[in-house]
This record gives sequence, structure tokens and C-alpha cells, in this order.
Amino acid sequence: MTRASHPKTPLITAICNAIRRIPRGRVSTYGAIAKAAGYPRCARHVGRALRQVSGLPWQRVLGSGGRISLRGESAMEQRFLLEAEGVRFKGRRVDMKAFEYRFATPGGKPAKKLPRKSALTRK
DNA sequence: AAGATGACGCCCG
DNA sequence: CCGGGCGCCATCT
Repeated sequence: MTRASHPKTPLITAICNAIRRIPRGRVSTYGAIAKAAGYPRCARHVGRALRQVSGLPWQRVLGSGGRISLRGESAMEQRFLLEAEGVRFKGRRVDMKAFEYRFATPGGKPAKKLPRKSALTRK
């Protein structure tokens, strides 16, 4: 298990949590999820979380603009799964206007911004 | 310890 | 619309 289970860093946990909040028939983006989780600049880590943690609604996570970021057959599968739950596409991208899920912001207050440098390894 | 990597994002031509 | 380039950040080699 050198690579296994691991990284349960707060970052991954928060991100998974956010992903789980996306309702069926709706989608979100890597960037938006990272932000909603409280880690604005960590879009890349959303992908990492999806890869490590199983049981997440991974098909609801898209790249900016509502485009599928995966390649090959995984991309086809993602599109298939999304359409199966009612999400519709406009060309190669999802009609975000109609299907993007907006994360609830606590008390109308936007997520706090990360100091710009990671708050994890930091101290 | 240093460099490379990645289910990303944004700006530019 | 598409490709190329640069920035982000925790992990991995």
C-alpha cells in the first residue's frame, strides 16, 4: 500500500465533501469545487481527489466552460452518464446556464481566500 | 532536496 | 474555435 489510502488531507476531504453536494442532474467545475471547498487555487487537486476517492459522482465534474476534461473513452462515458441523468450538452459542452450547480455560500459570505500560499503544508 | 507530474484555468495570437 | 504558454500546489520519483 505504498500509494493507497492516504492522503486524507483536509484538502481532499473538503473537496470530496463539496463534490458530494452536487445533486443528480447538475454539474460543477474543478475550479468552482475547489473554491467552494475553500481552496480557490486548487482546481488540480479536485482531479486528484476524484482519482483517489471512490464513490464520488465524478461525472458531474467538468472543466471550465462545461467541457469534459477527460480523454478517450472515459470522456464518452462521462457524457453518457450525464445525459442519462438529464444533463444536456450544447456541442461539446454542457449547457452550464441551465445545469451548473451553485454551491451555497454560508451567510452570503464568499469563501475565505487562501493566503495565496498553501495553508496546509504551511506550518 | 530538486525536478517532474497532474481528471485545471486563463490569457494571447 | 484551436493551440501554445504560463501559473497554481501538493505529491511523487
